[in-house]
Amino acid sequence: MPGKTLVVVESPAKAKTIARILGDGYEVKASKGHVADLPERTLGVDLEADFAPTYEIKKDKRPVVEALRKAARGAERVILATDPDREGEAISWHVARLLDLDPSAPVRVHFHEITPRVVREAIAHPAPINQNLVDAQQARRVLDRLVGYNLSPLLSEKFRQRALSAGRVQSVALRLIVEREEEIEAFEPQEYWTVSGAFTAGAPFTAELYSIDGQRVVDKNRSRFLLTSEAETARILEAIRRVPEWRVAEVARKTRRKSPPPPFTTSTLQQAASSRLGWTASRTMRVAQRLYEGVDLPEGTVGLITYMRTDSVRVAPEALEAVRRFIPEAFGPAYLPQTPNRFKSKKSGVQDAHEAIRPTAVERTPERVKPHLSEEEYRLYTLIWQRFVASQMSPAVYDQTVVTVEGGAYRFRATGSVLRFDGYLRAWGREEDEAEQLLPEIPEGAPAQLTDLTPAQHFTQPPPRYNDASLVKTMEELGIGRPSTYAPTIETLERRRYIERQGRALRPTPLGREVVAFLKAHFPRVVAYEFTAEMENRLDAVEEGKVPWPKVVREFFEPFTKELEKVPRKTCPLCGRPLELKVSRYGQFLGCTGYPECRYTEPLEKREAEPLGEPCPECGRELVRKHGRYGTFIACSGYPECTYTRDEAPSTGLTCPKCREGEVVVKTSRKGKPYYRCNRKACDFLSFYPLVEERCDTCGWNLMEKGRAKTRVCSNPACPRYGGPDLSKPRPSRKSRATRRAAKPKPAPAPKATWTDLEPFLSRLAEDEARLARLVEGEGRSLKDAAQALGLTEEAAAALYKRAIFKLRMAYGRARKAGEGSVPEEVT
DNA sequence: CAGTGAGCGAGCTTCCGCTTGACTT
Repeated sequence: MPGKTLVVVESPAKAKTIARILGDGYEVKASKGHVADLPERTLGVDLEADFAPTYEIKKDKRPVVEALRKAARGAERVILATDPDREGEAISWHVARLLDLDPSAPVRVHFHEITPRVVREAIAHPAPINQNLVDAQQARRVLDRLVGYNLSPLLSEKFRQRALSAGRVQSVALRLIVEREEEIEAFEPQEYWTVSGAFTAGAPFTAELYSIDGQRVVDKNRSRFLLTSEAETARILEAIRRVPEWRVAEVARKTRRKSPPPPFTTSTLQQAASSRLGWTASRTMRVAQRLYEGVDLPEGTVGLITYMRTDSVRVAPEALEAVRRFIPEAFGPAYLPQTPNRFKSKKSGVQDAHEAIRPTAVERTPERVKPHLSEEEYRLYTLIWQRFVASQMSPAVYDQTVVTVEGGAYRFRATGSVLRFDGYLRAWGREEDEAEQLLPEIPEGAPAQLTDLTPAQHFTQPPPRYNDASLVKTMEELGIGRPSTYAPTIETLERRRYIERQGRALRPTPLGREVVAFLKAHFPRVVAYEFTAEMENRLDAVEEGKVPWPKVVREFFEPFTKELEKVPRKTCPLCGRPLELKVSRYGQFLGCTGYPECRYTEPLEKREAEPLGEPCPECGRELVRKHGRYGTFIACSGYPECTYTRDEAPSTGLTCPKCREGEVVVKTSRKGKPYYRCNRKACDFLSFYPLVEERCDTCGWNLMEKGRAKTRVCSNPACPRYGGPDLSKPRPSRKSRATRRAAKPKPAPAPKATWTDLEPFLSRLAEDEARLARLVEGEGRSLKDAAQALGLTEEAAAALYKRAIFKLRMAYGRARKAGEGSVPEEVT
């Protein structure tokens, strides 16, 4: 089809809409976000060459790029219409590169709204890609990479735990949560008292003690108090009771107007869904995504809301007109303000690529679409619809009355508030804490009688823990994170076990607190609350073309490198060089930076074996408690020479009825259920019901108590009185593949390897390992002696020796298995 | 309704930001 134009946007849903608007002659395709990025596995930034980044096609976007390439080949021209912001500009730039387009040619258009008028207008005026905007994005991307990929492995190393992480956004979010917890812990509740008085002035009413001698009892910020003890309050109560005359000093009436809130952004949507529905940020976004992508209605599949990742409160003129037509019809003319309500985005960092979150058609009321929605879709759509309609309605109007009663130095105050016109609340509803209070008609200047006094004790409350809503709100205020990352960031903190949920509250774990303490001590700039704002200022300079982007990165990176160097590292016990985090196919470990000259390693999550002071029944050496994949167990400290192990399980105190040697112990199954087993490895006695002392009349084995009725049945599967499950057929085990493979060949009892057997494999070892092995095993020198000869501490030599012998045995064992005795050639 | 396990190791799992599906359980 000749003369077609390919238009590239980010979202597939948007692509559909725009395709409908542009009609024939256009093919609209979605990039589905970024298509190229820094490589995941390496830094991808050349520190020697002005931070030159290496980009590659994102793994999951290969098909997307292929489809774009194919479409571009068949098109006469290509228009890049990704979102009109910094990231969108970068996406266009990457797409241009991948499609061999000239970025300085007029290939780029910006759709600020998805309405026919605006889209057609925009597409008629393409411009070159704005390289300054792209460069700002590159600076942002590279900086985040440098921070994240340097700090994360450092944390794993420091805390000896796998897969820890740190970053410009997540670490500051974590810091907020940690510091709030510290505030709560340091909080000392302050006692204060209030006094209410029952008065009559024609009619009865209640008023609160407001001031004494002109001084407020509770100050405006609710942080300073006049009455702080019971004794003091009692004294004041006495004095108040002695006041001879009370008078209604003032009756102030005024009307108070409360304006509607703006329509939703991502952040405020998450906040409202959290407080009104109790949802997490992630759940809210998941449901919103479905509403956006489209729901099956009788008239077809329709996207019910505008895009849900936005920081703007802007509303398209068409939508504004529609809602202004809708409001008087639905609620009456009084609910429509004369002129449309206008809202300003309060933060300066707003990128305004999308509109506010609103229904795509206000006529689709929640009730009308309810039959086609799931319960949670309906609830969220209702929230979005109500908020949008409310945002263009009239203010609510309250009649407020403040009555002041005066006697001597004391003033009491009663406040009445009555909703006179509900305005936008008709759509949005009232907040729960908004209670109405009615006051009777009270004439100003009238005498009043005090009939009763009631003191009340209070304590100031610590600040509340963050929840999804308040954390997202604070992050937005600090400019940390973006609409697309608020929810994923919280999830990351949870996944790393930095925080935990307690109901809706977010609490730091001890690990989270330690990580923050470490980062504050060594990288104060990175975790400073202002860091992102400062970065954004510098990025603005890049966008204005005033500063080259590598300069901005360098300004940050140079001091950062110094901070990195100052962090104390663990040192190698063999050569003294620093250890660092390494990765093998088994996972992460600590290895010497002197590799390959020094081959020292140690496991990352090192768990010391715990001596038990009990001899091994097989070799007499001490038993230790070790940690394995499936929990703790008891093993001989002579491993690998002695392979004795047994389970650490509480004993029932009963001798095994089968072998009459071991004890029956209680073990816990993988599913957490108890079962009973002989503690001797060689014995396979097994019962799934609790054993009792009573013996079976037929065979003499112990009976067991079966089921809730505790029926006593025999535990011997061969006995006619046996009452357990069928154990004759072994169930298919769910072992890992590795274990299964290892279990298959019957392990032939290997003769103990001699030095002659082992010596041929010395070349497999590191030099120092080989020398040590030769000295001890070959020449029969003591470990102490050998350590001295090699200039090692005894401890280091012991570790090295253990490793050396093990390696030799393994190599020998493998060779035996492979060639049955013949020594194979060198394999490395 | 169970059965194990440790050591080793030298590449991979960590950043923020943009956007949707997809191995099967």
